[in-house]
Amino acid sequence: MSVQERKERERAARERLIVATARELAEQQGWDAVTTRRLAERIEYSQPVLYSHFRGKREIIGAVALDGAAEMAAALRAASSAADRPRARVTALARTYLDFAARNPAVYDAMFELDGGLAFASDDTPQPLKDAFAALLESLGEVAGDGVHPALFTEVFWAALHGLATLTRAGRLPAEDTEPRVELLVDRLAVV
Amino acid sequence: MSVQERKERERAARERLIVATARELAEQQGWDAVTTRRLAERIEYSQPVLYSHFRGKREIIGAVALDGAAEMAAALRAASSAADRPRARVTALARTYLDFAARNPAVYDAMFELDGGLAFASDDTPQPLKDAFAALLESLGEVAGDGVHPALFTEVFWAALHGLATLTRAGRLPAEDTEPRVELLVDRLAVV
DNA sequence: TCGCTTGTCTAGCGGTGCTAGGATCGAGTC
DNA sequence: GACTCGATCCTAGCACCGCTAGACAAGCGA
Repeated sequence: MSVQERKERERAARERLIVATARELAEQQGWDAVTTRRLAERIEYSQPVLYSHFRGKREIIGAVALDGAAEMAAALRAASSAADRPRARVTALARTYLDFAARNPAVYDAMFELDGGLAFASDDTPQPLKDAFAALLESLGEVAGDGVHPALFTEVFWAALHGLATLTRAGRLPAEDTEPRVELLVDRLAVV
Repeated sequence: MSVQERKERERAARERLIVATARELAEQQGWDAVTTRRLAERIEYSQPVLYSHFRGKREIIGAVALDGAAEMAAALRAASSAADRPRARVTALARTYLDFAARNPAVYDAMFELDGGLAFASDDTPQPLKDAFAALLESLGEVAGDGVHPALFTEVFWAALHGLATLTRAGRLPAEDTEPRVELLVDRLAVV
């Protein structure tokens, strides 16, 4: 059985290599540059190998998105646990969110802009995505205010952050005023 | 000179036909279905004709975006001028914005999700885009609150609407709670 | 050592955006 | 009214895309 185990280990390692390489390539040159040919060349295998791991390019994007979601959830939790008062927690959360989006644009796109074939807001939503939303909910729920459902508040706050992140990166909003925008958002939305 | 004028008229008409057809096709089957071949077939010309009007597919998307921006600006102004008090104006504005995005998803994508090669937030931003932002600013500036720059407030409010619009349509947010989300957003952000 | 499964690669399909170069048509001139 | 010539349009094709069928080789168990 040891032979089979070794093969499975190697296969899993190659799958991680594919996802990591796709992410790297996307961050370097954008998702348009992530073609199956280029990706195959970078991992030093032929194209069809990709299809023995993933159903298609969509699934590869989805895998990068899941990686990113786990990372983002960890970053959000780290940021909010470093602050002790609710107001500071929410501000740190917002800054961290926008920072993550700005520093990992391709991953952010995989999560929220591109079609990675993932289910959202439903029962079979993958765990990392649920967990990322949960990380938001933990810090935002406590500042929702009386009579406002924490999940609803989180959705609205999240949408605002998402809007800022995407519009800024696409050049629809000038990048320099990010900080006052965050402060305005926290001041008005959060009940502290 | 009359012959030349007629030709120019016909040329302009064909250009409008291209844009309208691209928009129609995109709304019917999504932007992925808008290929230069299909578009050419629909307007009953060959592919290269498209390239005598536009530099490429990007510019066609950009043209649809400009059309959409003008339409959206008109819709926003109509909605806010129908309400007399600031609070009602902002609510109507927000509902109209989200409604436009939901009813014209392909046009909304052309404006804010896809690359139409347009300049944003700069001096050479096309007039329709500036005007759409101006329409937002007219209603939102008056509820920015003391000491908050109207443009900054408009940007934040707009980003929130954009986030709600895109996340909802992409299935990232359940669609049924749109109305309470809008109310929460207006309640908290607008100073009335 | 042999047969066979498993894994990988080469080659190719139908599609994409875009363009070079030849055919055609019609306006202006004699 | 015939002719020239430039504008206009189309056919054909390029390089690339995601994806897959089928040939081939490597390594396992008997």
